[in-house]
Amino acid sequence: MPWGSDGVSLMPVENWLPAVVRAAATDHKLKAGEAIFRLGGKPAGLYEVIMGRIRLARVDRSGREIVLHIAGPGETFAEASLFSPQYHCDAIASTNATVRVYPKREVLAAFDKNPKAAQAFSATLARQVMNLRTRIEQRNIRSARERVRHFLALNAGSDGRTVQLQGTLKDLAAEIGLTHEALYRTLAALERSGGIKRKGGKITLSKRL
Amino acid sequence: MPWGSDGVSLMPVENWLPAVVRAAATDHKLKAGEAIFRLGGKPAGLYEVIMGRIRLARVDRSGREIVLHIAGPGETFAEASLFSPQYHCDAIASTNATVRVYPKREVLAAFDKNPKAAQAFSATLARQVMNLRTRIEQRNIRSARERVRHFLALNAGSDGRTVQLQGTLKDLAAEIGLTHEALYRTLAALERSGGIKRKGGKITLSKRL
DNA sequence: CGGCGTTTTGAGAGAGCTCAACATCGGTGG
DNA sequence: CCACCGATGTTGAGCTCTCTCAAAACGCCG
Repeated sequence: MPWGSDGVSLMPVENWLPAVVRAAATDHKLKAGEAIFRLGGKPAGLYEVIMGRIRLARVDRSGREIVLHIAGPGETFAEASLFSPQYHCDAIASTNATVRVYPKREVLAAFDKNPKAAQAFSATLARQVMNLRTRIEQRNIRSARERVRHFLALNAGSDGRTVQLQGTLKDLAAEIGLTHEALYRTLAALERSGGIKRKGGKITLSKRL
Repeated sequence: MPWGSDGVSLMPVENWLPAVVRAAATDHKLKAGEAIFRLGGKPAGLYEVIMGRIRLARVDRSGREIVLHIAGPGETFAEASLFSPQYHCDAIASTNATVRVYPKREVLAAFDKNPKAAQAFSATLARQVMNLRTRIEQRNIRSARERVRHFLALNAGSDGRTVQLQGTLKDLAAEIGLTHEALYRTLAALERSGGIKRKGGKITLSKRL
């Protein structure tokens, strides 16, 4: 997931997880379709996606799978399960994947002994909450044009007018919840009307976008 | 958390926030429609809803209000703003309400000195992340019918077949990102086809929903 | 060169939005 | 007690917009 599930930026694990905990981590390779954990299971720790894509899902009463989230490289998941006696959903590899597990006991011990780490973890979660809320805001925008504008405005670089695309347009379409056709058409229309200019993977915004 | 809740019980503030912080709190009474804080304002602290309902929202370009969350009695909000120099959304009383403010400085000081408090706070945030992810996934569903199904499945009570509505249908429509007309029509259609039964603020699901 | 995925454009249909009218309910004041 | 009023709930009709299906040009890599 090129853009990161939080929409804007991910806080790398190295930035806040103490080295002693990172040293206790183990990696696991998974094949597509394989489960990492199941609802009701006993939480093993904090997970980080190294490679591939992991989907978090539940199965409702009628047997239908409800996808809660799809995590990509660099993302952590099962944060909440650190504080829960059971998993609250299934985690399944959507592609061949590698995940890293930071053992629950070490993570919690680090938080107990090291208020700084605990607070950094809180700040990370708080940032996630903010970013997720931003994404919800984006998903409330019906119009493809406005949704793309919203994305571009939020992802403009330091100059506030340039957006460097990180993956394919098709991936971007999935990220912002449009079909790729709708995204292509919208970008083409914006370019025709002079709202943006495209060159390679870079988009430059005009003032009057 | 009237809507979008995963049904997990709330951790009362009294259980994890040190008495010294609670002693520093102040209560504020608000009338329906009154703002507690606005986007861009300087965070005062951590908020707890004592009575009534508080909605966190932003106003988009076209002037439409986008509800990010609705907080009910016992819930805290503005947690993320503890680590931010500005509020990132508006907080507005949906009903006459009372909120309690725990001053930012005291809260952060408590986290530094008391690992248990910091950890409980992390747990609260982790749960929020879960709920927000659930809502984002819901917004990926285009069909009104499927979106309503998703909501009902995730919010069914302990029997798995009954959903107790906590506010007006109009509020629910905003919560799940539909116009109120679309929601009325969808519920009526589901009822006609035998998928659900409605009585007052309660919805009962048939197995084959 | 040949194959595969991305990018692009076209045409049609379906679904939800918008605008509109009306019913219903609860509270308020004469 | 009833008339009024505002907000919620409900249904109708038309329209716009995106999705879907389809086809073709483009770019990359073996």
